[in-house]
Amino acid sequence: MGRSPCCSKEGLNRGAWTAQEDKILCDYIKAHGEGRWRNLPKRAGLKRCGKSCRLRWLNYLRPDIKRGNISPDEEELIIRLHKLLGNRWSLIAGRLPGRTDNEIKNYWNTNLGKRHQDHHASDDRSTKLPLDTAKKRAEPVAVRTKALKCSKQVFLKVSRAETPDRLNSNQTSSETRDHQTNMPPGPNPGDSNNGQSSLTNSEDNISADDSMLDFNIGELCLSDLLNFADFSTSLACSSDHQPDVMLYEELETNVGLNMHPFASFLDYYTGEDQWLG
DNA sequence: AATGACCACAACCGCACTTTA
DNA sequence: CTAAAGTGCGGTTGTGGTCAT
Repeated sequence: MGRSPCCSKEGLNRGAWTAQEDKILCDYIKAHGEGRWRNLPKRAGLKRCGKSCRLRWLNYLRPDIKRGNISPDEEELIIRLHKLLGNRWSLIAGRLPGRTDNEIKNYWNTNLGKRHQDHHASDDRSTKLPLDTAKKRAEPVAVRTKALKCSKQVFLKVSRAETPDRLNSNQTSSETRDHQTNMPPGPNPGDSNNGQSSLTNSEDNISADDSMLDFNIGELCLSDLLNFADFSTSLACSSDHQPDVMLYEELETNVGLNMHPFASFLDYYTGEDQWLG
């Protein structure tokens, strides 16, 4: 079956965009908004692939794009986030207002990545590690080949010892449900009552590992994360970044979290005072 | 001045995931 | 439920600028 290409490449312009093309694209998006990229070129009168239009807009023409050099603060945050997230550029970019994933990726590849490799190489030389070991160490542990996306779904995690009572009451393990209506009565973010959480539900007397976990990814309680994975310990060890990664791995593995619902954690992790822009 | 190496970054490409009909 | 369309992501390539020789 396969899928049709995003556009027929015949008769389309490629390469650098001209000022006129930029203007046409900007005018069209101002008038009609973003989206429908495939049809956009035809409607706007551009001889470009829809993908190309999207990329041009997102990485260059958007009014909120921040131009100019990456500041030291931004650089530090990029390094920190890269340690935690690996090559998930869009997520990293999401923490740097006005910066695009492409820009950060390029910056990393041309500056930071090289610098870090050198740094690790020198570290490893000093400890006389074999070259292949040194290479492995230089690679971020948390890298995933593709960013996991998370729609507004509930994560159901049922361990090998499923809890039939709870499962049978409403649904099977493979079902999803409206998390808004099934949110356990856990604390709200910022709620001082952090003792009870959906992750360590003492009321049901079941461990996090054996419980069915459902929570609103948009309203994920930091307290739950803190309770679940000894967050304070991790922070205490922050001079060595390995615990950061381990914490993430633990959350992802045991809680079923991936990076989008992890935003709250990142907010906390990067610190409000480090927000830029 | 010519040219080759290197660098920065815009743009492209293929794939995966989500949404829609 | 499924196929196709739409979209987003990360890796890679192409190209123009700069610098050293």
